[in-house]
Amino acid sequence: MGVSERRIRERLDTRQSILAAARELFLLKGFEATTIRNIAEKIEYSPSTIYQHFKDKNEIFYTIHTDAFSELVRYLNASDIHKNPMDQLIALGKIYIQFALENPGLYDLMFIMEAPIDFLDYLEDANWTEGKMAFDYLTSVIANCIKQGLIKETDLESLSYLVWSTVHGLVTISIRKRGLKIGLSDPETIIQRSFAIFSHLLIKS
Amino acid sequence: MGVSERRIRERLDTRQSILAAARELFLLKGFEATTIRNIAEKIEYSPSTIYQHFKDKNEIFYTIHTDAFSELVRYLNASDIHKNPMDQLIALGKIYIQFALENPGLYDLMFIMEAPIDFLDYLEDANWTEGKMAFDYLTSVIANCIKQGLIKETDLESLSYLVWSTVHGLVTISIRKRGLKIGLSDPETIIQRSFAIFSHLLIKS
DNA sequence: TTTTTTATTGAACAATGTTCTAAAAAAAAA
DNA sequence: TTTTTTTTTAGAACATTGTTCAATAAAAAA
Repeated sequence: MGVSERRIRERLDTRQSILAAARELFLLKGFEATTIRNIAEKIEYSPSTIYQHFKDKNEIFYTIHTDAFSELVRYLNASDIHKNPMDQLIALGKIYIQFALENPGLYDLMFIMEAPIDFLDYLEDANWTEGKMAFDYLTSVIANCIKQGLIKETDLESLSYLVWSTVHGLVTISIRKRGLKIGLSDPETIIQRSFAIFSHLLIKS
Repeated sequence: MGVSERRIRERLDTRQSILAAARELFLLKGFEATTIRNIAEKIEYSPSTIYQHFKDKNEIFYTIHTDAFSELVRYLNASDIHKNPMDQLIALGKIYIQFALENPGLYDLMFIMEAPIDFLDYLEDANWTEGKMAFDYLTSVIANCIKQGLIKETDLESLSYLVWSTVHGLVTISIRKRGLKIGLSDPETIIQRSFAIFSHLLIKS
């Protein structure tokens, strides 16, 4: 009797549809502005049903948060094609920026959004391995650059953190619209231009 | 008859006490988590009174936002003591980081927080000169560095944006607690260590 | 003192996240 | 097939939110 199997499958489908709807709304209107009733309406269920699948609104956030990191890691893996670690590092930065600009809502949710109160518990509990994996990957590529003498720097950890912070800062200002009114000559390309300068600084170091 | 003068003064006092209370609560609990009723209770007035001084909750946000930029500019001016523009640039970065870490709630509100819907209108209307002034100041210091041959870079605007993005990225990851679970050896000093590396990259360029 | 203006409030509104109880549907047992 | 049990779903209800508005209190002007 595949009855219970089917029921489990159906339950999972509902769960997935909740996540899909929530995600679409979060990215469209933001976390706070999205209501449980919005999500419920979108999946054609009552609000109460959502609480059968998720403890509260935060748990929906956490789930999407974790999934998003899997996607980022998938993006970053595309840098594998480069043999030269310096090329790979620069590709990594470009991909990271691309991901953020193509998925501003998702990036926001992953790195910028004010995390719910029990966010730290979630980081503790849930294996925040995806985030750590991404950072460790970056670190290993930079380590290769140093090993091959392409970058002269001893403090590997600080340099990795600097690289991450820099690309993060570049995309964050844009996503949160803080760089609009400072009179840039070409706001569309400022991120790429700045990242190019950063790359040159690294290469020449 | 100084009657109307006194009344104006009293009105301004109330307004200021609203701002002070709102600010304290915003920095303590965040914008969303702070309620109008919270603010009202703190100043011992009814919620309705607040609407006599501010159109809505967003307008309180805008006012504090503008004031905060004045404070940042005050902080940054302390870099004046350096004659060498490179020293001044590095001081500028350190002061910026210091401001952000000493006033994380304020920095959040200024640069990270999800801005209310009509934020762009506000940037348009309100002279967001403070933000632009700060950026222009940074740009002028970097221009001096280039002029004196301390930095070899032609694209001034992109470099300025890069410098801003970098320090912004450094403090943002910390403030939004996204760098906690990546296994850093010393999270307390990572910002300073990374900024030191960035400084060296600039100096050697 | 009376009138007019200003300041302040309390009640009310719709919308929010969430809970709880009852109903409906489905599955299992008889 | 009928009855019982379990699961799924919904609807009403709660406290809390930002905000409005008519009524009241206070102050100033006449």
